[in-house]
Amino acid sequence: MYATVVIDIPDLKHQGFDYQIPEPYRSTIQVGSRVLVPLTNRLVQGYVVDIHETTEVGKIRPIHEVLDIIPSLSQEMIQLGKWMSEYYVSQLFRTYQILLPAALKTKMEEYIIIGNKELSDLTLIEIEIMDWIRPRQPVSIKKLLGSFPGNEKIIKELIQSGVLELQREFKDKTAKKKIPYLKSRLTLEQLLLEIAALPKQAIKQKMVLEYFISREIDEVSLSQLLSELKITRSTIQLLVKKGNFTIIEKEEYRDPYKDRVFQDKKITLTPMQDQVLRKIIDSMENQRTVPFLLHGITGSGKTEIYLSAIQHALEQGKDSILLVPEISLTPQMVERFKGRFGELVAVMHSRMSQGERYDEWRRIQKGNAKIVVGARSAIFAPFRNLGLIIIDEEHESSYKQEEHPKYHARDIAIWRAKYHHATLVLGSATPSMESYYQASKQNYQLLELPERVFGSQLPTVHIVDMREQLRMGNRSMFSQMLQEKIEEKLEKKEQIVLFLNRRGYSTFVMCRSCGYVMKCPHCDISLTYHHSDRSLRCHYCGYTEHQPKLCPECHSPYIRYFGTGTQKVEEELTKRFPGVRVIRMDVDTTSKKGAHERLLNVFKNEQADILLGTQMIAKGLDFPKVTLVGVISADSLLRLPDFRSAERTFQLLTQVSGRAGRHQLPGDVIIQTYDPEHYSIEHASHHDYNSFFRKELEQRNLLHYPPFTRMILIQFSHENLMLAMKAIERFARELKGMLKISAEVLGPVAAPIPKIKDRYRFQCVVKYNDEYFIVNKAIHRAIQVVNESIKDRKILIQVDVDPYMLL
DNA sequence: AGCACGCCGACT
DNA sequence: GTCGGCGTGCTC
Repeated sequence: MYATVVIDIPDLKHQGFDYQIPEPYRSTIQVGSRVLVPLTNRLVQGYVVDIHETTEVGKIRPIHEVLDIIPSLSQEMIQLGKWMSEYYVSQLFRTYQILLPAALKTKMEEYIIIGNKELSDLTLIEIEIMDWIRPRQPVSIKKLLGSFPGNEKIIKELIQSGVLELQREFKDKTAKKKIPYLKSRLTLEQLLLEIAALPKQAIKQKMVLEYFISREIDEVSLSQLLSELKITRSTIQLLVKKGNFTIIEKEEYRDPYKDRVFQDKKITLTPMQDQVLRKIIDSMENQRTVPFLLHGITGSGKTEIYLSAIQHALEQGKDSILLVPEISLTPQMVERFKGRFGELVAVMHSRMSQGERYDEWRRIQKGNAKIVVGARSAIFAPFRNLGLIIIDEEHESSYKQEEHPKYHARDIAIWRAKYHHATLVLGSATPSMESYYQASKQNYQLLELPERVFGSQLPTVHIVDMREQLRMGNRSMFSQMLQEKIEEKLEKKEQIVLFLNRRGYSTFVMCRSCGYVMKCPHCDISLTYHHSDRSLRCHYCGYTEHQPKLCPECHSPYIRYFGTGTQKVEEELTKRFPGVRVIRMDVDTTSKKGAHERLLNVFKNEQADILLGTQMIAKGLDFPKVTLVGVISADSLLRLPDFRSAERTFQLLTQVSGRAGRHQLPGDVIIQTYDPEHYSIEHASHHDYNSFFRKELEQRNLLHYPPFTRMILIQFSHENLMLAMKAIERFARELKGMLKISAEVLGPVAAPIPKIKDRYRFQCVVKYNDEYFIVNKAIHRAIQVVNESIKDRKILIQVDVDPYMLL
């Protein structure tokens, strides 16, 4: 018997190697099992994708170990991985890895022990190394090298000669948390008899037996028993000694929401919500697979519909996935679902530990959880009987993975929904152009919720023309109106949210004498000034240098800071409104674990007046006291050289506006811009999605952009500029030759940021109308040609199907 | 990726 | 003459 095993070989075409299955493993191994297999002189992890009786491979080696009793990858996941790897042009192994929780990646640990060979003529340094190791062995190779820097070669030789021995071990990170339980072997009647037989003074033992009887249980966690009955282990020891009880180890799932109390609020749907729900339920019952696009304005009560639809799936005995953007996966959000469905809900997001995520994954795999609420990767939840997939805020960019394989959760959802005949619901207040276009072509069924549930008014949106402000002599970042409104709200003790999508202090730093702009030495991008530590930082690679006193070019002391970032706004606010309490939220203030929630809580408890932040504050926040939302500069979004910038501006402005006046208090929204007539700002101010959609669709059609034309972005990078150029030129030539009629190949050109982290970047864009598989095949082929003709392993090729941005 | 094999320069 | 540089190719 032989198994085809997919392993980590940096070859796009690698589909697995054949290994012989040793006798003892033949009954346990299955397609989807993780295995350890030999590869030249080491062991590597792999995934079994096929099992067969014969093989054509001459040199067959045996599988070293089967790591799973239950295969990690289901038949569905094996197929999904294959499809993804081809579709997204990514290594098969990497694709399988992202389908599984990170804890299942076995990591090889290497350590050193003293070997069984002895040499008499050791050099001084060798003796020193041996003496260092002897009391510490086994010692990790990293630690050893760290203690003897520069002696890599000597250590390698000692290993080669056998004086030292290199040991390798695979460490699973799946260590399950075990807790002791006391288990009874007796029936209820036997327990009663046992009580009668106990000597009078055995009060504690009697209590334990009664505990089992009164609860009609046969096992209980030891710690619970000890604390509830106020007894000690000695009582337990006596019971165990008599043979009727045993201590067993039981797996405990780490429940991150263990100590929270959740409320189950009764849901009554409005007639409109109910109508939408009926359609979804009807589709579920008839296993129809046309996806729904649920277009519901903010506050229209989409979540209630999700809850009810999931309830229905549950009643049908089916599993559900609810995807939400990472950022809106807040405790309040989780609470609602936990409150409604309790233990049946598994939660998955990036702030959980590897162990926690693995536990949730296993609860799903074992069928103990029927619902998953999670961010992007939760789309891979190992359900076997999916009935419903919901993607909330489907337009969000966070559903696109930016590392290989660069998948979109929406694509995966469509694939899985087809596989399971499950119903797919895409929900949004501002649907993506792609999805709304699909709905307009009847490929998706459109459902609409045009009204707010509580009938609360949408806020009044004021557009402020900043050019006019400038003409009036106002050169500050706050327009007169914004300033007045802030004062007004501060006086009324209401709260304010200010939005700016630039962190740092100023966006670029220039010498006024010679015009030199401070740039990152590793990336072709200007550095941002951070006032807190007076540093210049690169937002792409993290490079940091101290604020220069003199221009590095001409040594002039006249250095100016241009542009506005969140730090500068914060400074201005405290200057202009003395005593104001400002919370700044951006990558710089929320990088620490829990900081995000902590800051929001401060604002929620009204210990601050103004919440100032970047994108991250735009979503899902709901504070009743917020009555003013200000967008400092809508232009910074609009001016990005990207085909989606208008769409993103509209979505963001709509979303930000939704933050104001969600409850009784009426809300104001102020949008500051130098381009007040722009259609995305205009339509957002009137909460008019349909007009925006029509206008933007026209533009996209005109310029041959999605959703009419589909695109693929291919980037090559290399530390050597000439080599990178040569490679992509070869690639483009090959591709153009193959795709003369079915697609248009643009470029190659330097990438919008031509150098990141010391690598030169070039790109091609392929535009086509349909028949992706032809384009896909051509790309695979062209990459192969480049790899065969230019043999340089450091060429990095990245393929992005349906890129979110062209940057 | 990791590793071996193998063909060229600079050293004991 | 050998040691070791890293270019090339393979791993079931």
